[in-house]
Amino acid sequence: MAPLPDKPAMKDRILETADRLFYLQGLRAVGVDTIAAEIGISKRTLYNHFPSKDALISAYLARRFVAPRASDKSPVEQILGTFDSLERRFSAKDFRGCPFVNAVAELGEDRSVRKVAVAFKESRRLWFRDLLIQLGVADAEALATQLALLVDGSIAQDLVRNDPAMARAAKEAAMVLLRNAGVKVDKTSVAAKPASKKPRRSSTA
Amino acid sequence: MAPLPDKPAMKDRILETADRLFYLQGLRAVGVDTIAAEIGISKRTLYNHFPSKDALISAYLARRFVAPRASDKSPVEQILGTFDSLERRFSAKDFRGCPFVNAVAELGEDRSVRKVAVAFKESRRLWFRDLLIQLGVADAEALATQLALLVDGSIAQDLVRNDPAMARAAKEAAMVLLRNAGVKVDKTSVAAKPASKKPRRSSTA
DNA sequence: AAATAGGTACACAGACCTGTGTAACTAGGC
DNA sequence: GCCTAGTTACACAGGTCTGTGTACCTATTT
Repeated sequence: MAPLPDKPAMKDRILETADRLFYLQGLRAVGVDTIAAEIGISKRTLYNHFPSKDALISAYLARRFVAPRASDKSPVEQILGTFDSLERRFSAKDFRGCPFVNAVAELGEDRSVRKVAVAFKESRRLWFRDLLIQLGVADAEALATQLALLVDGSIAQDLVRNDPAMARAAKEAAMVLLRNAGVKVDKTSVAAKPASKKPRRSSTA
Repeated sequence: MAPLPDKPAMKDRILETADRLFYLQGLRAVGVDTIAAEIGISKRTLYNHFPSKDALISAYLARRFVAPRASDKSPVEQILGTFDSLERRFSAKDFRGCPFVNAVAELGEDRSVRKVAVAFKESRRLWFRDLLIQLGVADAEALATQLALLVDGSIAQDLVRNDPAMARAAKEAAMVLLRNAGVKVDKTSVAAKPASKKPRRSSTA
């Protein structure tokens, strides 16, 4: 038996496992027994760290709430890079859509869940907006909303279709919207990967 | 057997009620007891019409699968009208996102659910594509995909934010994409409602 | 009137769920 | 050694869920 993990590690292990199962299978589909069994601990231990399943769900969503980080890349690269990141995530086997949208879809009228989901969506929109302001876009508010639509649209489409090309489609739409707003989008900003040149099937466009 | 017109009403009543509850509260959140009680019938009667809850869920999704209907309006009006319809639906109190996306989010790995969800998304994309072909758009495939992204993006955003303006944002993005593809989008095609009472801000760009 | 179809009432099996209670065990710190 | 904190095993309460079994009722048809 490996040495018992450090004290604060247990709570993290619970949260990490709950995160994975909740995200992959859904909130209602995963019981606390399942989570405990997956880690190999007793259900009692889980309840010693989280007072209820609701608290665990809240912690799961809080954990998923990672605000977009600052970067030294150009605003255009950051905006378009978002879609490249999406494409990479879509290609991962364990991608299952947006955890916040999924939680709202599953729990519906729950106030606190909706609140954190709105906060998350708004944080990304504001991130877009600030980058657009840096670019001197006139109506940065409206364009930021539209870019957010493309992000969530590609996520929903990929959730259903399992087609990472949805991210590229969104990226190309974003480029059109940016150019239309007077932003110069040159080829170097567009390149998703510098050197990798896989034999790509002629996907749409 | 004489075709009794009111006899088959029971199955429809069950399906209608199940539809409403499943959509508003989620598939796992609604039990067959709840559905039967809502109609005022016994659970036994429900199971006499549907062999299992899964069958009821399948019937629910099949019922939600309404292919876009043909219209004599111009293609541009039909495309942009989609977003006007969305805005109306977003404003309704009982709008809770796309039932197919929600079902996939909730049930996850279920094959048959995914299949019907993909079919639904693809039917809308093809509807867009055919309209774009009528408009002489060169890469109708790609643009149809992008329009579908805007639709699903606005649905996801409205599900979280409860903001019907997401539909207008999507519509304006769609107009930019259409113009970029060489489609002439004049003001008459744009008007959402015949008698515009609201003072309209000059559209961005 | 009798038969048939469909609905009702209601209990129940079996599974799963959240959350608790309790006694015993194990490790490190004093 | 001894104490404390965390963990474990396990039972269990109380609820919900799907699905079935059974006997009864009611209306229409023949």
